[in-house]
Amino acid sequence: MSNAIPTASPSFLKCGQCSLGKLCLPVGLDPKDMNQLEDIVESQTPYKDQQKVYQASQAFERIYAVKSGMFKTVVNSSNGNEHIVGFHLPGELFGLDAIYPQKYVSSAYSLGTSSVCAINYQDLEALAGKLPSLQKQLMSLMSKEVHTSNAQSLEQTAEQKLATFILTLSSRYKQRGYSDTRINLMMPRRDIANHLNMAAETVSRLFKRFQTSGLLDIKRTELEIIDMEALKALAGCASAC
Amino acid sequence: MSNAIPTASPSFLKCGQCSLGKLCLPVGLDPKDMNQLEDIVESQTPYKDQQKVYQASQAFERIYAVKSGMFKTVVNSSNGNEHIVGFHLPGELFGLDAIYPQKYVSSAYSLGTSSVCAINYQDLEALAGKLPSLQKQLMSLMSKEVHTSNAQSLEQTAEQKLATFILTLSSRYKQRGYSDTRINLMMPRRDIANHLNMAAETVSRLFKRFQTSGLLDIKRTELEIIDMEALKALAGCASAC
DNA sequence: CATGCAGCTTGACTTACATCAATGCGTCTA
DNA sequence: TAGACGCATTGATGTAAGTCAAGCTGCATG
Repeated sequence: MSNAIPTASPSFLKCGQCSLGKLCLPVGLDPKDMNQLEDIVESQTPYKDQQKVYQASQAFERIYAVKSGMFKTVVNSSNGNEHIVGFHLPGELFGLDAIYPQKYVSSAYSLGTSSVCAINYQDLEALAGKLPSLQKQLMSLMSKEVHTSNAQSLEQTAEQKLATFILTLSSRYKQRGYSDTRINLMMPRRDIANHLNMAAETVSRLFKRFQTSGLLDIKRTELEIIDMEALKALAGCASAC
Repeated sequence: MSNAIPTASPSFLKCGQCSLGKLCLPVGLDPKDMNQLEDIVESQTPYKDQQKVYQASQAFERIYAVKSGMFKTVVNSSNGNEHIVGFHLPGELFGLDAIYPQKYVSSAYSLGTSSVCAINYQDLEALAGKLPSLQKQLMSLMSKEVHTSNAQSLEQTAEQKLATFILTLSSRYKQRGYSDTRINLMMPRRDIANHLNMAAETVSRLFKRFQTSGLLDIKRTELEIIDMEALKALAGCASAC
């Protein structure tokens, strides 16, 4: 619990006051331009656990920035099963993959009680045209997204994939000012397994093995990394070297 | 050979004249603004087979648009082996994942004799700030990239992955005005296998199986799709339904 | 407090695919 | 036109991880 991402935060804080400003869209934005961004950002009431933000195939209108908690985006693959494309932490954007097709290609759900800022994309595009640093940051975040997605398709054993997943979460938490060793996973084993393309049983067995070899300590969704270096070695340092 | 992507094309054609304009950056661009884009696009002499365009870790300067032939982008994973992130066809951009880190994260190589347009990213960013439709198209292409990358991480059998790969190529060729049934793969089995995270032997066995069951006909890199519908069914329609 | 239920763990068994190894085929060079 | 080299094919074998099935744990609900 010590490191739990706050599940409710000062909800209607403006960008200029938001502590996520240094990770989110406002990066590099001149304070005098901040209010223009604030004007198009729509603060919403928090979402309940598993509540849907948007639905695949729905017309694209807004992108979302996580304010607190965590969200997951899920695609329906053709054979009927779902695949979790990503988990999104505070300061991260989601819904960007909808820009090209102009409709959402994934559905987004809250994990626990979580909140977002919603931003009308047309407005954002218009504003980015006026504010070069906003345009720059938007492109930068999109590029990061491409890179993250590409990194996922690397050939790895289940062990490496899980170790990498934990380390990636850890470093993202750290960036956000939370502990990088005590992490609340927020999601069930099934979701981790689904995201990493493995069976939930495999995740369970691997966590056991990691725990037995003294790499970490886990109880339900409460995870503590004990031996970060060993974990990095295991991951092949793919993420956080 | 009938459908070979031209390995050499009118090399120093300007954007306004280039037949790829309807897929590439100029989409939606007002003809009167075209010359501004043309001014920052640098036409280069063609690359020879396997010639390097840029190298991972090199400082990011330019993004590239394929003019003719094909390019592959390759990342060096931590354990020393390489992974082919993507193959790029005419009208597609590559190097976009370098925007965020400001250095190339992959290396790019030509497959066969191929050519590109190089575009200084700073100039492009500046121009996009002035031309809303260019900005829009740039974001759109980035979004498409995110989506493509995400689609790759779906849980699939080797059979589904290979079928999907062929269908994706087919539909991309079709978009470009080439046959969608007669395709020159350009790359060896090893590269296909690497890209799809499987052994080259598996690719070989699968091609054999596809051929035996009358789905396609393949001889080295010359591929003909015989039963498109069956192939789509096999792929689970993940790509081109 | 008992009951249920969802999520997690653990074990036994199966399988898809990788790996290893040998052979075949095409193209380039001398 | 012989040799060699790179790439593709084919077969035999091994293994990581999936599937199936049973039991466990702990939170929620009446």
